[in-house]
Amino acid sequence: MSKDKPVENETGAIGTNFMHGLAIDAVIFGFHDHQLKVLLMRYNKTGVVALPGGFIHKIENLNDAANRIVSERTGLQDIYLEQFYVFGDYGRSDPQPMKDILTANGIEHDDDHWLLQRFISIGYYALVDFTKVVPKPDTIFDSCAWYDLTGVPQLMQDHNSIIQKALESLRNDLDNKLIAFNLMQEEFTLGDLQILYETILDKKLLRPAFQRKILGLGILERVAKKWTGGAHKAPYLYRFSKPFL
Amino acid sequence: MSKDKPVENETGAIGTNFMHGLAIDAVIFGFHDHQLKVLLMRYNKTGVVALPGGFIHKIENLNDAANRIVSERTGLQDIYLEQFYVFGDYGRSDPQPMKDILTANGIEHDDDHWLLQRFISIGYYALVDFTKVVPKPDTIFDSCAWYDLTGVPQLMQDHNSIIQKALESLRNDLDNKLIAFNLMQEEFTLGDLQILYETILDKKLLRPAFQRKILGLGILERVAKKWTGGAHKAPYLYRFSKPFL
DNA sequence: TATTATTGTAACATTATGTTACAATAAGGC
DNA sequence: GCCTTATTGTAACATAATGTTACAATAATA
Repeated sequence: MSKDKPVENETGAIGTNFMHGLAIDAVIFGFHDHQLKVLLMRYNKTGVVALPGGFIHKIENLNDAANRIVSERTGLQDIYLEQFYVFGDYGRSDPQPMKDILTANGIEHDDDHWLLQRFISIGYYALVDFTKVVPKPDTIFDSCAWYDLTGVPQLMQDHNSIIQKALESLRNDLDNKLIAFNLMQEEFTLGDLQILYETILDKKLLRPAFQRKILGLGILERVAKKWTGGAHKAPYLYRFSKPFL
Repeated sequence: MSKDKPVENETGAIGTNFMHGLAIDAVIFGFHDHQLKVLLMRYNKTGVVALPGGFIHKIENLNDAANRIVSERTGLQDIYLEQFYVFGDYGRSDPQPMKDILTANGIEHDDDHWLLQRFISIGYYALVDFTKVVPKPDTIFDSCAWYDLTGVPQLMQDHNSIIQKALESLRNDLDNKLIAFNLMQEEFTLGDLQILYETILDKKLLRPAFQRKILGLGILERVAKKWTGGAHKAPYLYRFSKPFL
């Protein structure tokens, strides 16, 4: 089919064997301590904060690239990913932050280096189990950490609006696609799940209706033991039933 | 911002001032005679049929490009467009049909011409008033015509699955986004509208429930005159009320 | 003028969702 | 140990949305 051979994983340097003008930006959602979190990259020298992202190898499927990119930042496999929008306005990229970073990394570049040209960004959102993630910086950004969704700082380029759009998509998908559990640990109480829903949708839900609806889906199974620790009746623990996963 | 000047509309030839590796494919839906239709391009010499598509100027917004592309094929302005998915598998493009077309158009090319390389395609669907469209071929395909959705032939590359995905998106959006009227003429009966819904969703709906729901949305207004022509009670004509449009 | 097909809408049935209420109970304080 | 507290599981009822049946109204045709 092609004369090219598969490219090795280019973790040590900014490779050149990528499609130009195209990038993937990932909004990686986690949930912890009653808060939605996003994983963000920071270039400490200039303080630039950005979404984790990456490029597409010339012989790599788009979804595979998204998987690889999120995998590299989280250390996880089999990640729930949803492609939600393409950000393609001319002028959305300010080349200056990238220029600074290239300079700081000692990478030779003139003004028409492909990394400084216009990019069209394909937005993916990922839902991960916060407790399982081991954030890893990349070659460009020297830190990688969780931020409360409500406390996201000013980001590079249009990344703030990418997060906004990802959140909207997540809200829409929540009822249709039954994906919230990707943000939970294996076992949880209905109360936990309700708090997650309330946090994502940013509104209070009535407990009886929520429980009836969720249990009515028939995708949860009770675990033998109950949760204990609170000064009140112990709630059941649930997990998602095997045939559903 | 940039030294480049805006590019003239390149209708006479396949220009070079486009982003490489990126394309837009448009699924243009119409509705006529109780059938959903899609506008398709055909290269008569080899019989290749494909979705209308195009490229993105280096200084053009993505949505503007989609608008331009659909505008050029339909002759319409202010088109309802929805970006629905990006098709980015490696190996989705078979370069041969394009090679034949370039040759037939007398365009010099070797095997690594950018038009023969891998493309990532951004899928848009458009909803248009069938009766208003004047299909126009482009420089590559010498015919442009409506096809019944149920009678779409084998298309170039993965265009059949692009149509499939567009249809799924349209079905999902139908209830949420209230967009069906983009496929109707200005005035129509509730019966017409119901047939459209039934055709899109591919299932029968019960008339009283459908009418109650649609009228309950409060976005229709009755037109003074009624429709006549059938040997039965004349139905009211409706149009979408101004404040809604 | 009767027939036919289809419309507009009422009425009722069923299901889904919103809301109130209350007994059950794990942990902590006394 | 026993009472208090907070929260759970679930029943019961209220309201809203949707599914279904029924029927009078009427434009064209014979």
